[in-house]
Amino acid sequence: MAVSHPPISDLESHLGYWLRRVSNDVSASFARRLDGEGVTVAEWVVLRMLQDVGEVAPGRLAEAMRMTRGAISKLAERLVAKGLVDRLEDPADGRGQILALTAAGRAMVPGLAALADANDAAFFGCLEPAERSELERLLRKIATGMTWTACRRTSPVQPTV
Amino acid sequence: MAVSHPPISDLESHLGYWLRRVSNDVSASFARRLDGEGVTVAEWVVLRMLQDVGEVAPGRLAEAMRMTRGAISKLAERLVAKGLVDRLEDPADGRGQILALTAAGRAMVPGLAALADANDAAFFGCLEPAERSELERLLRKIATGMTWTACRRTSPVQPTV
DNA sequence: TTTCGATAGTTTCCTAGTCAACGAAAGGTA
DNA sequence: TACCTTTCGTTGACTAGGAAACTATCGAAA
Repeated sequence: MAVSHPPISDLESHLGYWLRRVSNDVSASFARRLDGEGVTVAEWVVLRMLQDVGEVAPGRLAEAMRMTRGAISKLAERLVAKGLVDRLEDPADGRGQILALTAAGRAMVPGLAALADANDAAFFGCLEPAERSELERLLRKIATGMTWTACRRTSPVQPTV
Repeated sequence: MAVSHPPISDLESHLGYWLRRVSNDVSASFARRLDGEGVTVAEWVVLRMLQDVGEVAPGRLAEAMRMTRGAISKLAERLVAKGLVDRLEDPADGRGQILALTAAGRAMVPGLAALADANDAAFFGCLEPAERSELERLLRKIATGMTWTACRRTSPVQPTV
């Protein structure tokens, strides 16, 4: 051919492809397990985070879950409607709110955590313990790299050259 | 307390949590890069697969991409509307269709692949080459485990006991 | 040859998230 | 004190995918 260009990379040569592929399947399976308890994956994450911290502002939750404030607002509304979360006014800031678990929400967490454990086991049970540790270390390293980069708000994520 | 139960597993102890966390960020970044070219991540995957195989039936595409036939139908419709994919009748089966790239679609693939390369580099550049290989090996192993399990259509994915 | 179950793709409704605009409250500056 | 920018959360429009029902076609069996 008259014009040459670098070979087009394979779909399967992209780590992003494999990550999405595996994550989608793991999450879809987890979503099906949770569906039986009437919560979504994102709702589970909120419940579990609230179990740890007691109460949180929606804005902080949005940061922690890397979602928009609009999404968190709707998510919180659904959890309130399900009676799993309480929405309180922030006494220190009239604009703000405080989210906390209800007794019903708190009671659900152990069972949902067991579903997460089982789902993890179903997908990662094919890995040796050392492989699991290594996968977690690599994912944390990537996540940390993203967090660190994101901390430098003055510049967007850029390709390493 | 009067009633004891096993400790509730940490959110961060679940590999599924880390996978979703990292995958969402990688995909969201990739989606933003692709947005400049007017295609979504899923559309890119279709274009790239068609580059390899030439033509494919929507049903096969649904299997390969682990999406429903309804989603593929809409996805194909969008790509046809964008002039990137042609939809032909299957001469061997009146029900079926054949999807193939248009010249415009084929021309876009190298540039989109370069965006995928750059996105991968941005997120996985913090990994040593050996770590990248290991991550890919682990993800493929998990994906293969899922594929194998999925092949046994007679039984759903179950937790390993 | 006819009938019926299976297959292929479409379409409608629903869900969940993003985006952007909005209103209310807070804080800093003139 | 007043004004303006920033912050907090909400809401409507939109997107993309899943679920389920639908239509058209195919193939096997009676």
